[in-house]
Amino acid sequence: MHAYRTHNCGALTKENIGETVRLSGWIHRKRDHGGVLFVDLRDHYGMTQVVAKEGSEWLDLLDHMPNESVLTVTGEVVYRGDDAVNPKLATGEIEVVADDVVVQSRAKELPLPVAGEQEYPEDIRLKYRFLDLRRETLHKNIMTRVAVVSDMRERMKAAGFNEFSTPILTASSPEGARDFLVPSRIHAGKFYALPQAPQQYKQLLMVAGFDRYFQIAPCFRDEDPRADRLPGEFYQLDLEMSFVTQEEVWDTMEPVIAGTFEAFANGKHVTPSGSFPRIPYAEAMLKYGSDKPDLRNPLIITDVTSHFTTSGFGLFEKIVGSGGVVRVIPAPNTHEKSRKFFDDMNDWARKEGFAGLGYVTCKGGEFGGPIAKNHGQEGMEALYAELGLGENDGCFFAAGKESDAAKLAGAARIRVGEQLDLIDKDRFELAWIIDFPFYEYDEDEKKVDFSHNPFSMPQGGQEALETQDPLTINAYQYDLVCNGYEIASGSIRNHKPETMVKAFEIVGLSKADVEEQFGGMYRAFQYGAPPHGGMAAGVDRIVMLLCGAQNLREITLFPMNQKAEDLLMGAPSKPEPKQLRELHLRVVEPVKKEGEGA
RNA sequence: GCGGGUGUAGCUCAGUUGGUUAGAGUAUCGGCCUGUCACGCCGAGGGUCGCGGGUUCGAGUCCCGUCACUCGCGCCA
Repeated sequence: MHAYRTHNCGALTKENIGETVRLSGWIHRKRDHGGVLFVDLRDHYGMTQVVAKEGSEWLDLLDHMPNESVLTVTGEVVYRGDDAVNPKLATGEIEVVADDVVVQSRAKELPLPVAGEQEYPEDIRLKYRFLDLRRETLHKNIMTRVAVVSDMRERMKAAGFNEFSTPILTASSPEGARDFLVPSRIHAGKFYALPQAPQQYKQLLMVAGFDRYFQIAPCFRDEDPRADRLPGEFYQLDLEMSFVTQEEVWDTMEPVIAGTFEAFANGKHVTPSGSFPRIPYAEAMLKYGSDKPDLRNPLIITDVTSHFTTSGFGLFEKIVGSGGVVRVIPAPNTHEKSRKFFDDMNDWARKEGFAGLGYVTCKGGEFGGPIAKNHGQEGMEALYAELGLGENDGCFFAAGKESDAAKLAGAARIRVGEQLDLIDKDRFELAWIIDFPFYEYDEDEKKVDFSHNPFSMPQGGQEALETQDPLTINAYQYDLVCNGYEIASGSIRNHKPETMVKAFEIVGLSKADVEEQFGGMYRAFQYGAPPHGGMAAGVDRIVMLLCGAQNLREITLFPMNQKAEDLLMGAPSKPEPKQLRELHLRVVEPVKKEGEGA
């Protein structure tokens, strides 16, 4: 007989009755009835009830063995009896009578119970991640993640993509996020950087003629986290294709993404491949106030600026007069809502740092609230007619500078949708957001800058760069969104060196700068570069959506906390002086704030 | 860097207007219990109320500071 097990803890059924088997696993829970003791023995595959009866030499040992201790149990499989069957358990018809027990590993008192689905403090969960990972939901989420990654890989291979690995130690890139740096021992004062994404490598693979690349790629960015953004490192389904238009990238990836979603959606609706809406960025910002709209939310924002060029409501008239805009977020069927509902929305907007959120109530066709009063009955009727609002629909107003108003309207759209419970949780609504602007005006630096990706191809190419107002140029740049999350981003790349130089010139960088900062790629483009493009999908976010988790830590094996610390391994840690010497480094502690220390 | 929330037993939480000895569940330990599956019953141990300062006759409760965890803003091509 095998030293540890003949079956796993989820395997035994009525078929095995009468067999002598050996199981190994953790003590999930025990139930002591004096003369009879039940032990739920758990492993990765399931749970089996072990029983020790009166007179058993193992009864006392098992009774005093702490939960989560690891045992090997040998004994006969018996039927539980008609009254004792547990239909909730796959092995619920049988149990194993303990004939021999070996304690492989005794557990101390647990800082974090494994059985049960209670919530526990984040720091304890992270410090004892190995225990947390034994718990049912997290264990299951991780296995879903494994299956999703495997599924994506199969679909990509089937679509003709080849999987490549690219370097982890690379060069710092001046664009984008803050890099993680790795000091060089051999080159004093020089550093490698961990890749923020394999962007340049995958483009070089296209130049090298490999045609279709993909990778489940680790990416490293030293930025502050969010619930949907892990600190430090995360994974992308990264891909690149040669000789393609952006439509071909979309057409290629829709079946992959929709296919993976459908495979793990548990019957929830998924936008079918071939019918992902393609929404221009400008339209998304107007209608949804966001470049990652949640299309489960039925509310649509409308611009009503023209209604307020002359209005009894002085504040909006003034905002419109000085070049601002007014946007409306409908609040359908709110005639029964109290004044508090509307006032609370305004308070919320102020708390979020906006000037305020106006509102109009409407009950049986009768308008209420200060805006309606001042704007006048006729004006309100015209407004409602244009918006198609009914006699019991209220609405909210976001007014101000266009970018601020759009942002507020977008946030308010989400909040109104939540408050009125308009969002269908059982859907995955996928859409492409396309035609992102190539440049944007940087208010802080007072200059034009790249708005997204400097490697993407401006629509209109070299000619647009030479003749158009830079702020009106769009890029062949697109995102994929799902339920309010950006789950992928990509573009057709700029493979023409002279266009690259021109594009960088507009943000104030010279040809020499381009050669210095993107030397490898710039050189590559001199020797025959295929037109190419691709995208990268956030594996973590997709898994989070598919698991119904609110937080990336719920789908990640060993995440760091919000301060980018690994509480289990103790990273980051102080190096030994010898290590620093070898790396030619000296630590300069930050200056302490006033009033601290001696 | 900034703003919000939370912090009371190993863990999950309650704790009234500031008022006597800070409670419950669970876990741990001891006892009882022959069919449970979140078993049940009896008992015991377990507290720097995150930390520091202040107000007060008196602080878990009020005020200031600080730390930890977290959510958001900035940031994230």
